[in-house]
Amino acid sequence: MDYGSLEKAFGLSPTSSEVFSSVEGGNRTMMKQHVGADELGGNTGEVTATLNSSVSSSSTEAGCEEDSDKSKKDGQPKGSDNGGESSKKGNKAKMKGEKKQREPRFAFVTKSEVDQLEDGYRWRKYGQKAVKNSPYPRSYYRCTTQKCTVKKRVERSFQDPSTVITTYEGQHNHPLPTTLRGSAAGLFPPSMLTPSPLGRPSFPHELLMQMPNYHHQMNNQAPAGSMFAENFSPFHQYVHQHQVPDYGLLQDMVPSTFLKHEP
DNA sequence: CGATTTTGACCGGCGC
DNA sequence: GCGCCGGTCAAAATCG
Repeated sequence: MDYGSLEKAFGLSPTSSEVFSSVEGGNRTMMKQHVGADELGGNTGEVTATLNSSVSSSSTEAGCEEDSDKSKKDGQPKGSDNGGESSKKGNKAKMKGEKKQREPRFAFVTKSEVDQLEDGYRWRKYGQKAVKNSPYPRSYYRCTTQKCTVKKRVERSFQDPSTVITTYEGQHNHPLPTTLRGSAAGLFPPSMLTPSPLGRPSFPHELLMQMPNYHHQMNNQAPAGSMFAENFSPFHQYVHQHQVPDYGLLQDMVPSTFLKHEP
């Protein structure tokens, strides 16, 4: 896996820098915007995009209790295997001067009953872990397209089981799978069917494409002033370069102004 | 039968 | 240094 290319494609790319230029790396900024799904008739509901840049918090709190199902955990002593182990993984030699890859991540809070959001891309699940402060597990997916290292994790909010938090990491550098063009991709405007040849990442678009509910939004009409309009300026604030803090926190940080739309 | 999911183990970072 | 924890691997199981 060459994450290096990803890093270049993202955090280091001039274009993306532009996109992220408004992201400060000191304090956490996060915004959230709701889409009136009601008018869309979408039962899936609304999509909320959240983002913050660099967070320093560590404890989640929220008064949640642990579930009791973390019985497994990884501390499991493997025991008797057949003899030939030790060859599993273990070689990850790759960091030269840099530390690990810190790609930008995009966290979205989506109201949906299904975890697997149809975003036009094909994903392969490569892991699942129990979340610390949530009874719901977090699933890890990777884009199945070769040479595409985009990953995403999906987890359900333990406070709102109807809410799914999806975090995308990286950006697709290939068009949507033709197999899905007929179905999911058909919902996109033609101009959006071609993400970006490469080197010209348009995050906002890409991100929008990831959200199934956005499709409707885009199909109908983008409310002026919203992040769906021509200018994605607000998007800058949805992007953060470092890491997503606790998701619970994310929701907590949402200014009430953005939430008042809730019934 | 190939592609994908499931699931336990392993790894590396971080806090204590 | 140890244990917790998030993330990933990979073999086995399952699906289409």
